[in-house]
Amino acid sequence: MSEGQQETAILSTSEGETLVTVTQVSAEEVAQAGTTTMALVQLPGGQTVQVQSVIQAAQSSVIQSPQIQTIQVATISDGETSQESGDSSSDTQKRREILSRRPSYRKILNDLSSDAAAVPKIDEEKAEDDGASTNNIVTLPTPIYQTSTGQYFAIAGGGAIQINGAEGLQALTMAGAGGQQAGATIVQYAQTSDGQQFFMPGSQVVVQSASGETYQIRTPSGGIPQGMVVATSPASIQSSQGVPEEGTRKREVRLMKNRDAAKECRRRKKEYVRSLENRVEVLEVQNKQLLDELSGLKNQFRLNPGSAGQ
DNA sequence: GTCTAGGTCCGTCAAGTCAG
DNA sequence: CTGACTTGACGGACCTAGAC
Repeated sequence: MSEGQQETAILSTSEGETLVTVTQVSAEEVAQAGTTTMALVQLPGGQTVQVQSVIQAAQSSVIQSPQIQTIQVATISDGETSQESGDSSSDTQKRREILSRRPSYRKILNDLSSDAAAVPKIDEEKAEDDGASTNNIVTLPTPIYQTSTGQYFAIAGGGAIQINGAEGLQALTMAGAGGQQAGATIVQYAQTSDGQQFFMPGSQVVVQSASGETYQIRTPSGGIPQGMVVATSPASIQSSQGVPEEGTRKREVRLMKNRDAAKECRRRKKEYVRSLENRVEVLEVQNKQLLDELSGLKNQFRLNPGSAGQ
C-alpha cells in the first residue's frame, strides 16, 4: 500500500474486531498527530500492519458493533509485525502446542487478538502486577472498557481507573496485591451507585483511598445484594480466619483457588464467546460490502463491457 | 398463589496440561 | 515427578415467565 492510499481492513482489538478504512500517511504526519494508541490491522490480503497513530479514535478499542472508522497507518512492514516470521523453532513449538493441547480460552483469545504486543492479551493483565520488570520498551495501549450505560473507563498504566462519564472523570488508584496471590488475574465486575457496570482486572484488587487506607474489592456472593461492591481491609481478612488444622487449611486453600479459577475460566469463556460474536458481526458486514462491490462491478460490466479490468 | 420448566450462577470434583 | 493451573461436568440455589 502506498502513501495516501486507502483500504478497508479489519481492526483487531481486545474488544473484538471492526471494519476500518486504512490510510497510509507519512511519519511526519504521525508525529504531528501524536501517538495516541497502537493497534494491529489485518488487510484483506492477509498482510498485517501496525497502527501507530489512531486519529479520532480515542475510543476505537471500545467496539460494540461493527462500524466504519478512519485510522492512519504510519509504518507497514511484514517483518516487523510478525515476531515468529523467520523463527522456525517457535513455529514448530506452536504447532506442537496446537497438536498436544486441548483448546484453552486464554490461548484462543490471545490467538484471536493476534500475536502482536499492540493488542492486549489476557496474560498481560497479569504482567501489570509485576511492574516494569522487562527491559523491552513497549508502549501498550491503555485498556478502555465500556460500562453497561455506554460510558467508557480506562485503566491507566499507574493503575488509575478513569471513568469517562457525563459527569466528568472519576478516578480510583489501584495497587497490586503484593504478588501474594500468584496465578490467574480475575476481571471482576462491579457496579457503581448509579447502576453502571464495569469490570476490572486483578484477582485481588486493592483500592487505596485518598487517606491512604487500602481496601480489597470482592465481587458479591452469598447474601449480598447483586451489584454491591464489597470493600474489606486485608488485615481484617487475615484476622477473621482462625488457625485450622493443616489438612483442612490446605483443602480450604485449594478450594478457594479453584473457586477463583472457575470464576476466571467462566469469565474467559464468556469473553471468548463475545469475541466470536463480534467476529461474526464484522464478517457479516464485510461480506455485505463485498457482495455490494461485486454487484456494482457486475452492473458496471453489463453497462460497459469494454472497460472491464481498468 | 402455586407449580413447573428453563436459564443463570456458583462451588466442587476430576482429569488434562504445563513448568520447574 | 510434582504442584499449580485450566476446564468440562455435575449438582444445587436462585430467579423468571408462563400455565393453571
